[in-house]
This record gives sequence, structure tokens and C-alpha cells, in this order.
Amino acid sequence: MLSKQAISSIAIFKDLTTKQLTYLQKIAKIHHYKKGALFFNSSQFPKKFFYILTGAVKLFRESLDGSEVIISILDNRHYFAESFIFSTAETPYQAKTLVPTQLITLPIKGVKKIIYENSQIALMLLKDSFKVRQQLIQENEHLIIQTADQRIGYFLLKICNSKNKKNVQLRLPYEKNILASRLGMKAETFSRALLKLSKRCHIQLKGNLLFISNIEEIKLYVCQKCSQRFPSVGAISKI
Amino acid sequence: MLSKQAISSIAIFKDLTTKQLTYLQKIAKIHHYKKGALFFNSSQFPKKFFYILTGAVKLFRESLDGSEVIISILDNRHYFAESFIFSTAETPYQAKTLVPTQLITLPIKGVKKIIYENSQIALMLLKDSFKVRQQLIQENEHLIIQTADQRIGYFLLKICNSKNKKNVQLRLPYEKNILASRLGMKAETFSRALLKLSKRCHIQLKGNLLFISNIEEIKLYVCQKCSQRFPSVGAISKI
DNA sequence: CGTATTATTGATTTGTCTCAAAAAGTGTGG
DNA sequence: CCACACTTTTTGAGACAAATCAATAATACG
Repeated sequence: MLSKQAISSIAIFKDLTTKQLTYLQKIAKIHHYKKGALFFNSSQFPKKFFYILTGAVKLFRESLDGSEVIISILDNRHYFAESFIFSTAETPYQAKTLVPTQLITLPIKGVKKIIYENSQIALMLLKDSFKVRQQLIQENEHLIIQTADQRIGYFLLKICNSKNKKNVQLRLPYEKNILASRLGMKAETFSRALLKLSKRCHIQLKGNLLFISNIEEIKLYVCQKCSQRFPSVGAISKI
Repeated sequence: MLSKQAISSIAIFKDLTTKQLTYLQKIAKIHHYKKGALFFNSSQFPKKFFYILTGAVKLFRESLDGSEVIISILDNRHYFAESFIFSTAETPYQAKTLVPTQLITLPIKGVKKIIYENSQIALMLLKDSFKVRQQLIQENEHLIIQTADQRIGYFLLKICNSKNKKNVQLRLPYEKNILASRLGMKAETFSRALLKLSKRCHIQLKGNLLFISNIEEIKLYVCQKCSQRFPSVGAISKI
């Protein structure tokens, strides 16, 4: 059985009563998956709430002809599938681990019960949901007005939490084809666009390692058409 | 002063007590704008909650170089700017009327007070927010995998609420350049893509009037790459 | 070590944007 | 009702970005 501490480490459950924690503790399950495990598709029943302890997952949609769009990549301390508290309707996405991953799952019914008896949680979920919306709107805008290399640049800025502006070393967190798909382009395009960006903004490439001479150069190039200064407010997941 | 009925016609406020309705009634204002009025930008203070009685507005983001992305087009009975209950931070969008429009505004502080004392409202907002997210994800997917004419086709399916499948007459609700921008393309591309779609799916064009021989033809063409059958679940605004 | 996976490169095609100009549609005042 | 200006839409030619298909190179892995 999971510890109470593990449950209350989930941000939205941080202020629960001992009784509520005990309840969730009883219905919680922990899962260990290796890389590449398809552990969730939306038609499965009963519905569950997912929380990532360690690792990373991609949420993606697949069309009949096999093409796949990655909706989101989530890692440590993120939750998903919370929207099932309102509907059991199929929403067509699946989830696959990108690296070895530890998850907590909670039956959605139990989560719903807790949410309904504690309005603070609804407010926290609402706040998070607004942030996700904000981010989706931004991605939308970028798909419309930015080129492939600018989207990559924006992504680099997001994962680059260095205080320094100069001579920053960075490692791409996942395989390039995953990042390509996340950014709405083909792997070939990603390869070429990253090369183009690296030349334009003085980035040295070495496999999945990047050496950025000056972050400001990327900002300048990426944000030419932005409606918003970087960093944007309210990015809920890093990527 | 607005009637209590007007306030309670706002879906999220339908179950308020008389006292709460009176409170909102006192702080509510009604506004009349003609077409093309820029009545909201996110830097304005104090923040307000907006509800559309009649008419239509576009929410859009504008970048430094003047290019504009339409985030959403909202009409009768839709609300927006509700996310300001959590932050006074600037979120960079503006709102302009597309036709003569009647709005109710409520100071966001008052709305926040009501939400915090009535958890049912938070849950309704949450449910709506999930739907908006779902829709944004879908738009994202379409920008990535669909061509311009397919996106137009999808849009036609959405605004076409006819029971009949054959010989449906349809009027485009707004100017073509607005629809183009909403669908993430230039006006010229819209013009050409609509023509292409019309030939492929047997649609007769006459200004902003369309005669669709058979809706199924559009579905077939549009949903080739869809991860989801049409109509999608949970579209909160028509467009 | 060889095999499978992932990434890059090249040549070509497709889709969309850009800029310019013409056409169609809308509204106004004489 | 027409002439005029103004806006919106369409059309054309050309440039550019990204997808596609195919082949090669690099890397990871048992």
C-alpha cells in the first residue's frame, strides 16, 4: 500500500484530511512500466486518474491511416485523465511511456467523490485547466505563424532553465522523432530545422547534446512573431 | 438594471440563490457595441467577466509584426475571460465584435466571490474548461495533419446542424477572411481551398451561400485522417 | 559482432504564403 | 437609381516551407 505522504505529494491533494487521505490510500495503486509501454487507451474501463511519480509519458492520438499526433509529454508530478470525472465518453487518446515510469492510479470514481466533498480541489483543478488551455492556445498560434526551426527554438527555451544566458549546455530529453512529433513536424524536418537553427543561432550539435552560445539569440529569432514575450505565463508542463 | 432572469440565463449561474442573484444584478452592466468594436484587451483593469447576450465576438492575438491569430469566435450565450478569477496577469488577447453585439459584464472580483461560496459553479466551469481543452487539442491535431480544404470541410460540418444529409443549404456566418484566420490560413488560401473542396465534394458556391449535395461526402473527405469520428464530443463553441 | 533502431541527407512533390492586380460586393450621397 | 469610393474576394505567378520517398549513416544494444 502507498504511503499517505505519497498521496499528499499529488499537488491537488495536498490539503486533504487524514480521513480522505486514508480513503485514497486504500484505492490507490502503484504501477511500474518499462520504456514503450502502452498502458492507457481511452476506451478502457473503469476509468482511472493517473499521476506520474517518476519517468515520462506521451499522450497521443492516432488516426486510421497510422499517423500519430502527440498531444502532450508529461513527466514527474504531473497528472492526467482527470477530465473523466465528468464523462465516461471515449476521448480518443492513448498513453505510452517514453522511459521507465512509475505511476499512481486512482479509480476516477474515488477521485470524483473527494473532489465533490472538497471544493478547494475543484478550484485547483480549474486553475490548472486554465493553464493548460493557455498553453494549447500558444501551441496553436505557433503552429500557424512559426516555422519548424522557430518551434524547435521555442522548445529549447522552455527546457533550458539555466540562470546563465551564455554557453549553456543542454540535453534533448527524448528521442528526436518524439520531439518532432510533439512539435507537429516530421522527423526529417526536425533534423533539417535543428541544423538550420543551430547555424542561425550559434548552437553546437553533438548527438542529443547542445551547446548554446547565447540564449538571447534564440529568443530573438523565435519571438519575432510572438504575441507574447518569453517565457509565457502559465506553462503547466515543460513540453 | 438587468433583470434577475438575465443573470440566471448565464448557464453557470442558473442555480444561484435569490441573494446571490441580487448581488450579481447590482454589479452587472450591459453593453451595446456595433460591428468591429475593440472592446477588450487583456491589459485593461479592472478585469471583467464577459457574457454574450446577442451577437458574436472574435478573441484574437496580435503579434508585433501585425499578424493576427483568431483564438476563438464566440456567439450567443457564451462567456469568456473567466480565467481572470485566478490571475491578474496579462494574457495577450483582445476581443472585437464581428456583428452588433450585446454583452453583460461582471467585475471579476464579484464573480470570484460567488464561485468561492458556491462550489457547484467551480464544477460547471471545470466541465466547460475540459471541453474547451478537448476542442483546442482537436484544432491542434487538425493544423498538423489536415490540409486547408479539409479544415474548411470540418468547419462546414460543425456549423451544419441540419437533420437532412442531402441538399443542405448553408450560409457562412462571418466574412471569409475571418473564417480563414480562424482556421489558420490566409484569405487567399481559403478562397482557393473552398473552391477545391466544393469541386471535390459537390458543393455549389454562391457568395457566402453554399448548397451541399451530400454531407456524407464532406465527412468522408475530411475525416480520412481523423482520430475521431465526426461529430466530436464536447465542442463548446460552434466555431 | 551483427542487428535493429534512430538519425541524416538527397531529390522531388505538395501545400501554403506572398505580392500584385483584377473582380465582385457593399454602402453613401447626389 | 446611378456613380463613386471602399471593402472583400478572387485570381495569377512565383517563392518558400514542409512532406514524402528512398537511401545512407550513425547509434544503441543484446
